[in-house]
Parts: sequence; C-alpha cells; structure tokens
Amino acid sequence: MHFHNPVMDEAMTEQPSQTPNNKKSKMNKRRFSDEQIRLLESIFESETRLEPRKKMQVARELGLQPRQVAIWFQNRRARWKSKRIEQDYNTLKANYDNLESRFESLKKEKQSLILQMQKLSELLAEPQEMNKGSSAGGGSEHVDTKCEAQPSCGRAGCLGLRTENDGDCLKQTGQAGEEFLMMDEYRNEFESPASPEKFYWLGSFM
DNA sequence: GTTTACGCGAAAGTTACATCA
DNA sequence: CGTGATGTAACTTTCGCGTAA
Repeated sequence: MHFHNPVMDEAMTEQPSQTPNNKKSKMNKRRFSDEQIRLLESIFESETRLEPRKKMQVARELGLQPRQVAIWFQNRRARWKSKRIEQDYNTLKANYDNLESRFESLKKEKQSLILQMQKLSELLAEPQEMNKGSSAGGGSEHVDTKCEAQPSCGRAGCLGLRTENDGDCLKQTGQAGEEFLMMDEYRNEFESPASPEKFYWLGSFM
C-alpha cells in the first residue's frame, strides 16, 4: 500500500532544510492524511519505537521520508507521555481528595468523641461532689481526694473506678494532661495535611 | 584495558504553520 | 474577514550509548 504524499510533493521535494533560515520561508507544512495517521497509529500501538529497517519500510509504504516517520514517532511518544502524566496526576489527585475527606470525617469523629468523654467525666464527677460530705457512707465507692483536686482528670482510674495504681492520681493526671496536649499537637500537625511527609504518616493510620 | 572521537537516536523544548471557533 | 487558541510537523539542543581507532 502506497500513499500519495502532498507534503513530499510540495515541500519535501526541495529537501526540508536544516537551516533555520529556510525554516521560516516556504516549508509548506501539510498534515498527514487520515490514512497515513491511521497506519502510523496502528503501528505505534504495537511498538512505540521503530527499528531503522522498519522505519524505512513504513516510510516507503506511506510515501513519506524516513525522517518524517521518525519525527512522527518522536512527537507521538511525547504526546503519549504528557497524556500519561495527566492521567497519573488525575488518579493521584482523586486518591488524595478521597483521603482528605476521610481525614476530615475522622477529625470530626474525634472531636465528637472528645466532647462525649468530657460530658461523661462531668456526669461521673457529680456524684462525687454529692458524696463529699458523707465519706463514711456504707458501701460507697472510694473517693480519692487527690482526684477531686484535679477535676480535669479524665483517666478511667480517676473517674471513681478504682484501680490498683491510682494511689497517685496526681501523677496520672499529669500524664493525662500530656496526652491531651499531644492530641492538640496531633491536631495541629494535621490541620493542613498538605505536605507529603504528613501525608505519608497519615497513611500508616488508614 | 583505557581513552577519545564520532555517529546515532531519543527526549525535551521550541518554532512555524494549519485549522477551527 | 480578522483573531486567538489549539494541534502538530519539523526543528534544535543536549545527552547517553555503542563502536572503532
């Protein structure tokens, strides 16, 4: 199969010059015919690079200069690459957006859990306030006076649920405080999950 | 075995032109 | 018809690789 090539007829006959001066002049640039493009595309589908022999053969078949075929393949590879980069970008962006929205909902969930915890602490603290006057009450839970001094103590052991180790509740309170502090740091750390490192770190929780 | 010069082809970027809204 | 945007053929520059001397 041979193609008539208007490009060859009108411009290439006078040897597409390499000199920049001629470039501008009368290089009557013509697009390749649909048939030529169709064949080039079908070849490109199976091989994105042409061996010199194959290039000559294709050029002969299409009625083009081997150089034209080579250039077409170069340009086609470039187009293919930029398209792939665009696709990769879209995929990554979709993944990122998805992750970000999950992160946002987890953040909200965390906030509501913290709120719940605070309310529960307050609820559990109320009976202790009432028991203050009657510490000799039969069968009542042991109330740690150190704990009363630390209303913010949110640890289970300090919520009137006595444990082996809550002898020194102050110490635990300190730890709990640090824990909340850390949570704040954590929140600040992730207020803007835009940096790749943070993004990576976040990934380990998902 | 190494160094050097050379040719070739590819990638990346640019230019010039055709086409279309 | 003129114009800006877009697509693409062709070009230039740069680099890496293979090869012969």
